[in-house]
Amino acid sequence: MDRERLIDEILMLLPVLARGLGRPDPSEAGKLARRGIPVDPTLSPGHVQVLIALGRGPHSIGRLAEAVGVSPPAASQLVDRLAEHGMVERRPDPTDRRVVQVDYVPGMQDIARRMMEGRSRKLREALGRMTDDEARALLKGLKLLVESFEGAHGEEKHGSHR
Amino acid sequence: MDRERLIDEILMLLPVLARGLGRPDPSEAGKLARRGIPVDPTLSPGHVQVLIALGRGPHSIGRLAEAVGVSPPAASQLVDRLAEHGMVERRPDPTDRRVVQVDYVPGMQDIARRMMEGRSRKLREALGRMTDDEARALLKGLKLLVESFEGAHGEEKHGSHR
DNA sequence: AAATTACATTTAAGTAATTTAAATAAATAG
DNA sequence: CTATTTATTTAAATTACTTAAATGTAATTT
Repeated sequence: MDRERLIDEILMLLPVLARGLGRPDPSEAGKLARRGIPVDPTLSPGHVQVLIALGRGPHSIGRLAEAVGVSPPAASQLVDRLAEHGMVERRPDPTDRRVVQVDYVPGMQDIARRMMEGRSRKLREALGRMTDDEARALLKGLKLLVESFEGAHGEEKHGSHR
Repeated sequence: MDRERLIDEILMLLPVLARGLGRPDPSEAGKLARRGIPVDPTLSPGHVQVLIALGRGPHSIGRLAEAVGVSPPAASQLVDRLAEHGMVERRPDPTDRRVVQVDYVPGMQDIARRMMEGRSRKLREALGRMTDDEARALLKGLKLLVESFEGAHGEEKHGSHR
């Protein structure tokens, strides 16, 4: 298949995927509801990212913002919501009192993991239809894509045309 | 690398990518401005998708909504904006007067293509660092992902979606 | 040690995208 | 001809995100 054709297809596919990921499905909320956690407000992709990031240990708001790819205020708001629902908590950093460390509420790590099980399952399912090489190539491609599209946004100046 | 690890990484990566795609860069607007088309409002990923979709021929609002992955009202609004800017136009369907066909304004196809050149360039750049096999695997993976995540959304309550 | 500067987080305000529900108009079925 | 279904649009409301300004703490300078 022609490279240009590939580019066209991917260009069309990416936003579709982006939208699909943007809508957490009800089954995720259901998992929480069964544990008495109110879930009226929906769970945005940002919230999901925070939960994933915390799987690698506690994060400060700043590091969380960086990991998620949003501004610090946005990260703070994401944590607000998750905290309201009793999923994460803020803890003061003993070494620097400006800093707030965010972590799962004790016992929540497991629940958070399960809550994302729906997403993981879909992904696992998709990967199940690919060979190891293809799966690796997918990850590589996604990383390159992120790199290309992220790095290019602040840069606009060189022609100084506009 | 472990599959589970891959899943985690991709789960974290996808929303980052989604955000990156969400912000059209200013150079695209510049291309239009030079042709006297006012571009004060920014061009969202949805608009870009519409322009790409029209590359495959005229679409009704409904088909456009489906292609882009949004509700029909949203598609209608996307077309509103693109039409205001003189890039696309609505045309009555001779065979069914409820239907509106959307197409490029004559001569605009070329410009639309060029306008997305920035995006294509980034993508081409990323693909440039991959082998043919890897690139193909990326497309395959993206398609599978879209399929998994799209099909699964109405599914929670039995059937009866939209 | 006091004052200034830098930093992490939060609060506040505003913008843009997208959804659901209701309205309009045309086609089709009985 | 009337009733129902389908395509699109209008309207209202929700949500996520951004920048700018405020607060409290740390580091640095004098």
